[in-house]
Formats: sequence, C-alpha cells, structure tokens
Amino acid sequence: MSRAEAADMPDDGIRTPERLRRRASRLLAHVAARSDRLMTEGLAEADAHKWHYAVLASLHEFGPGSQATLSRRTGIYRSDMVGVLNELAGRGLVERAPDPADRRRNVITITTEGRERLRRLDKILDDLHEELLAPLLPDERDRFVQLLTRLLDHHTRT
Amino acid sequence: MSRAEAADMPDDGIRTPERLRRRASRLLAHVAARSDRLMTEGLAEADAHKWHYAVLASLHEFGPGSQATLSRRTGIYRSDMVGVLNELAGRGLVERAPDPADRRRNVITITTEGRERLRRLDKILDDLHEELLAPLLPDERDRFVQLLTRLLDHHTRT
DNA sequence: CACATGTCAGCCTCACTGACATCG
DNA sequence: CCGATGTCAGTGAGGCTGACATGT
Repeated sequence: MSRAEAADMPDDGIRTPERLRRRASRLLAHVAARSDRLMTEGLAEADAHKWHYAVLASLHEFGPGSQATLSRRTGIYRSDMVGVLNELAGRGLVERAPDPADRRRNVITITTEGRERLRRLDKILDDLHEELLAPLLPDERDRFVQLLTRLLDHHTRT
Repeated sequence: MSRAEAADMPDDGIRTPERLRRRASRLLAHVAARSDRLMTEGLAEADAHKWHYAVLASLHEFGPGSQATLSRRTGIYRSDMVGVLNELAGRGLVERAPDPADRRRNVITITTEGRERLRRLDKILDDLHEELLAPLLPDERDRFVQLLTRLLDHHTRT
C-alpha cells in the first residue's frame, strides 16, 4: 500500500524531511500525552489523582498555606482547588482550618496520614517515571529535566 | 510571606527538595501546555489549526492517502479527521476523491494551493518554535528534539 | 465471517471564565 | 473603594468511544 516515498514528491522547496515528526511542539504534545496517561492510570490504581500529589507535595515542601497560595504553587485553578481539597480533607490527608489572622482564608495543613500518603504516591511516581524515562541514561534524564526546566522558567517569567 | 523553608519541615525521609518542580511528568505537562497555546494562538492568527498543518505536512511528505492512513500518520482520530478534511477541502487545500481500487476509501491529495498554504504555515511554525525554544542554544535544541524523539519512539513501539 | 473504512453522535476530562459573598 | 479569597456554576476544546452502513 502506498509506495509513495520521495519518488513522486515535488521538489518545491518545502522539502524538509521528517518535518512533521521532528517539530518540537508535536513531540512535546505527544510525549506529554503519553506521560500524562501513564501517571493518571498509575495513580488511579492507588485511587489518586495528579492534583492530590501536587497539593500534598506542595504542602510538604513549602509548608501550610491558604488555598490561593496552594493554587499558585501547584498551577491548579483556585476554583478547582476547592474540590481537590474536599477530597483530600474527606480522606483525612489535609486539614482545612479558618485563618484567625485573615478571616477570608483557610489554612491548609498536611496531616500525618497525608505525609504517609505522600510517601506512597512518591514511590508510585518514582516507578512510573522509571517507565517513562526508560530509554534515557541517567545523565540524559538529568539533561532532559534541565532543558525542560529552563524552557518552563523562561515562559513563566514572561 | 511564608518564610517556611527547610526550617520547619519534618525530617521524615520524604525529603526530596524541589521534588514537585522537577518531576519530569509535571515539567512535560506544563511546557507542553505553553507550547500548545503558543502554536494554537499563532496558527489562529492565520486562521489555521494544528490539524490542518499536520494533515498538509503528512500529505506533502508521504504523498496521498486514505483518511485512515492519514489518521494513523498524524495521530488524529479517524472520527475527527472527517471534520478536518471538510475544512481543508472547503478551502481547496486538499482533494477528496473516491478510490476506484477500494470503494470504501477516499483518496486525499494535496492541491497546489495546499502546498502554498503549507509553506506559509511552515514559516509561521518556524517563528513560533523560535519563540518556544528561545532559551536553548542550537545544539541544545537538537538534543532536546532527539531526547523527545527517543522517548516517543520507545512508547509508541510498545 | 471477520475486518477496514468513512461518518455521525455523544461523552468525559480539564483548563479556564464569571459571578458572588465575604473580608482586608 | 479596591483587591483578595473561597465557592459554585458553567463553558468550550479535545481526546476518545460506540454504533452503523458500506465494502473487502
């Protein structure tokens, strides 16, 4: 089927072999899609979501914070944060307490169970990342992360 | 606000500084999101979509094909391909003709106008990629693309 | 009969917006 | 009065599924 290779292709100057396949935007999109699936499905087996992890990790690394703060730290919209925190609080992984200093705010704190949960999720994610980055050598993984970080930093500080 | 650094963080073994920020999956997701926005908005100014480009480029590189073939080459679902081809055909960029050899199929061919359009979109995408990859040096960009390619290949041939 | 193709209809998730009451 | 916060309701795009008629 379709023996159309370079043979019947017009020499019109557009020619950039593998143009489609090598477009960084497309590669990014596809790899990110795979990655997202992997993580989502892996976390689903532990009855978790990416957001759960993001919030717990954020709380653990940067300490307690208001919902708005958490929102900024994780990239989750503050309208969606409500639901996420409901779930987390419902499972006793975080505590939501009114801030006496600023009565608009809720102060979110990670619980001991939350920390345990985080440890579990971290383990799961480690394994999933091993799978995701399997074809790359250790220093290539570092390089990859470093490149992505620089791209992200550039596009957020702008 | 929130001078909570490593100070009041429990030494509980979870400690992996920057864990959240450096997770490849999260970096990928965020960078891909930025990239997608950039491309989508950039193409929108030329009244185009990513799919348009994907299909035109695929046709140009690999020659004519059925909708199902195109679907496989671009990653666009065959149910969505219908709409995309309607738009492209409506603008005279591709031609949809029944395949005499296999009467289930339509053979899609790029037109001269389609090739012109492709050239334009390619130019636009070049500029957008320049913006996307701005913080990376030329060889870093190559490296980046190469790493992504290897990841994608690994996860598609599986 | 199993399988491929083109098409349509619909679903689910998710990022995102809008509006609102509360409070600083 | 302006701006931030928590909450809810809703939107729109996109990836994906299901079903079906037609054809191999």
